Amino acid sequence: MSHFPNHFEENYLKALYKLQRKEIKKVNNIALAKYMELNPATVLEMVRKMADRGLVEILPDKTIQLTSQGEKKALLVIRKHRLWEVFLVEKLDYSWSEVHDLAEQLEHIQSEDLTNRLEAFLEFPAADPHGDPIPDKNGKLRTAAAINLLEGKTGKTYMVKSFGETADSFLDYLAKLSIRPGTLLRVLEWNAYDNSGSIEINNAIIQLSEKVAGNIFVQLHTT
Amino acid sequence: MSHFPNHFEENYLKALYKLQRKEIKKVNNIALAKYMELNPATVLEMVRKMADRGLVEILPDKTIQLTSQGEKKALLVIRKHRLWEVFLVEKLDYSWSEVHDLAEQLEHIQSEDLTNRLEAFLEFPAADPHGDPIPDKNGKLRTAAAINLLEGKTGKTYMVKSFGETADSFLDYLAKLSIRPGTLLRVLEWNAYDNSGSIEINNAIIQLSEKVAGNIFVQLHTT
DNA sequence: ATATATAATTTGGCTAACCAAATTTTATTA
DNA sequence: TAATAAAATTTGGTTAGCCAAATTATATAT
Ligand SMILES: [Mn+2]
Ligand SMILES: [Mn+2]
Ligand SMILES: [Mn+2]
Ligand SMILES: [Mn+2]
Repeated sequence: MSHFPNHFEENYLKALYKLQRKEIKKVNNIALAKYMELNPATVLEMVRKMADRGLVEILPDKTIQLTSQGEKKALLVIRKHRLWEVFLVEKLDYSWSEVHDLAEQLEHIQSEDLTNRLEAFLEFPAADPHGDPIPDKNGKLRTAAAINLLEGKTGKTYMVKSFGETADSFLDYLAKLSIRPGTLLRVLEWNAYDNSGSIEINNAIIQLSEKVAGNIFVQLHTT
Repeated sequence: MSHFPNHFEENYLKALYKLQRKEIKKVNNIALAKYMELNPATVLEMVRKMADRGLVEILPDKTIQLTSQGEKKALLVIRKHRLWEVFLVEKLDYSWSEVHDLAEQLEHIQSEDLTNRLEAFLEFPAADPHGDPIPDKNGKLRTAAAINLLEGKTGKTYMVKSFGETADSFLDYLAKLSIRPGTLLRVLEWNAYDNSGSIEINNAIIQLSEKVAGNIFVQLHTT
């Protein structure tokens, strides 16, 4: 009987969740192994165990996918991680750049009740010190309210959520720029003269007028 | 490379420290194994490793003894354990009877700095919720001030430390009752009528007058 | 001093999480 | 399509912490 089954499992779950969220590519065994800095044989073995436990599904094309149960568990680990980070910064005066490794230890403490009390003690923070949202006790990540792209901060990446205008001419223009819900936009600069923005999209740089940017609603995107 | 070397080692250290403190008997392999609910072969193996690491000494008569280094480490684990217990009770509103098992997990978090910040955050508590003193950052256990036996609480066990009277008649009387420094006394009841106490000593029950009890100084004894 | 109980130690084995080095698929690309 | 690259899988092996069952050594009691 192993002593720390959860510790390992939780790290695999988190890794899988992180990789999956990038949705750039399907997550395969090699990618997971690389990300976790482990040997592919090791990872394959563990992934199979987790499949038996119903946490993961191995699709016909060998893609590794979290089941809804697995995803929930992953989010509950992330919840713990982020709550502890808040604790470290808010209560123990750590700076936000120091807390990740400590949270990596604390996230494995096993007690739902403790986690919930910690959350209450911290007065239900919405996000961790890095701005990442904290899943609720059911593992639900309530999506942050979308903001106007004009409010986007220089250097940050945002995901397009919706638009504030339905005119065909507007939508056609967006289509021409390949902007649609889900598109990632990085704010490079706001130009003071006309409030237009320099935006990076798919490695290209485009200019958006104030009027256009003001009708694009986005959310902060964290890698 | 094992992932949790400290976790195991710390539990052995703590067990050894606890057993050693009873000082009833020398700690041998069997006793340690029984206390930890492990097989003697397992314990012997580990104890030898810890001897190599300089944490433990195996005396010629096979007694297992913490080295000063080992004792310090044990006390630092106990420090973490008790600080986390204070945190759980003071900040997360747990009752003192619920916190031990959680602290058993939290005591293994590795970060001296975190421990020290936690201590500061809790405003340097002298004792944990069960009244046990908290070692300082050097693993030094400052002995709690002795209290008058009259202040002893019903049900608690105290160790005799010193006396407030040197008259021969007093000391002779104590001798007759087998009370000397180191003796354990359990307060069963304080009798309101004459402030005398019913005290358990070596499985016998004796009565101590207010005058006698008032000249016995004790300290809380924790098993 | 001998029998007997207790403690210490050895031996052989288990499991979980890991790795390196094949080998076998499965994709890509020419 | 044949050659090649990449991914998946298998095989054999390691280590730490654990156990059961022998064996050997040391006490204890008669
Ligand atoms: Mn983090
Ligand atoms: Mn972790
Ligand atoms: Mn405790
Ligand atoms: Mn412990």
